[in-house]
Amino acid sequence: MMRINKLTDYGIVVMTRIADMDQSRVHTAREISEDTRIPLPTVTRLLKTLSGNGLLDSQRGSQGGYSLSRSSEDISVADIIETFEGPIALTECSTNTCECSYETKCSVEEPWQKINDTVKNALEGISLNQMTGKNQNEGLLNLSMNYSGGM
Amino acid sequence: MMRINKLTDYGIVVMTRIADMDQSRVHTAREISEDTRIPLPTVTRLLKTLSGNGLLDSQRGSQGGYSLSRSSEDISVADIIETFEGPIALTECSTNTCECSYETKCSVEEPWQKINDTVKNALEGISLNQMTGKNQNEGLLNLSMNYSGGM
DNA sequence: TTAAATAGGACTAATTTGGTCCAAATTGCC
DNA sequence: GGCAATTTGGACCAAATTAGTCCTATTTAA
Repeated sequence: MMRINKLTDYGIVVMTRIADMDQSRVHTAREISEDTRIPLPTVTRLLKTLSGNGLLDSQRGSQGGYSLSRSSEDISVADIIETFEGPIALTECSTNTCECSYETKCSVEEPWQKINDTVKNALEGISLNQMTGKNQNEGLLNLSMNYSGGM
Repeated sequence: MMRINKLTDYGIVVMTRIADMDQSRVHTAREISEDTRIPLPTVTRLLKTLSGNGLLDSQRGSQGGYSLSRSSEDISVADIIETFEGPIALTECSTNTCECSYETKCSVEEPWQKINDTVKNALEGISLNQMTGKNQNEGLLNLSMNYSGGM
């Protein structure tokens, strides 16, 4: 139903959780797993992906763990989604490398680009900080308002 | 990659095609299939779904076929997506019947609602008419502009 | 040296999706 | 009345994707 993947969803949960934690130290996969109740093997994989894509810093070895690579204000929901799902593109036609098999398809390409940009902007506009409890709802309210809905 | 389903994509293509056709008569599944080059069985299924959900009117029997149930200005991309995929909801938490299994998950519920509303508004703002060749790009350009991106 | 971590990747099961097909019901026309 | 052209409804299967687990290697602090 036009969902983001479960793993992406978990990824956002995990990132939000880390953003809510003590920023002065790193956090282990085990700690995050116990905290979120997401099974350890899955959390492990999420963290690896997030760190591999530069959203988390990792420290190996004993006393190692993960921490945000930048301030939670500077990480957007779009960043996390793209980490797990690649570029935000609702249809294949929205990407540059469109090779439509059906002839009428490309007539809708241009509008789709616009639609995608809108969705992407919306997701880029939500920072991780806004997802945390700390900052509940502030600065978020104007989001759906600013979009000038119907035309 | 945060895609809408292929069938939904086809559904939009089919609807766009019908909107581009002669509105004074109905169009058969075969006609639309030949026109879009989407295989007949698939087109058949798409049309059934679209008609079942009230986006198309159908006329059975010989000389029967499908036509738009309302003006192409009054059908949105969101209407079509919801026909195939149900309510627009990027995560389960976005729906009302959220039963999160993981404890921190629901802390992000409120922000997700906002995100979804934004996406939904964007998709509701695009009419079928704007997808057709007739009306290429007019009235669509201001869409991504009006959204006040970063915050 | 050892224990505690992350890194990388392979693997499988479950779920979803795409696509096809068949039988039934409806309707116009000869 | 019967035939042909349609839509309707639902079942079905194959393919693709996703979720989740596990194993082994590497790194690092104590």
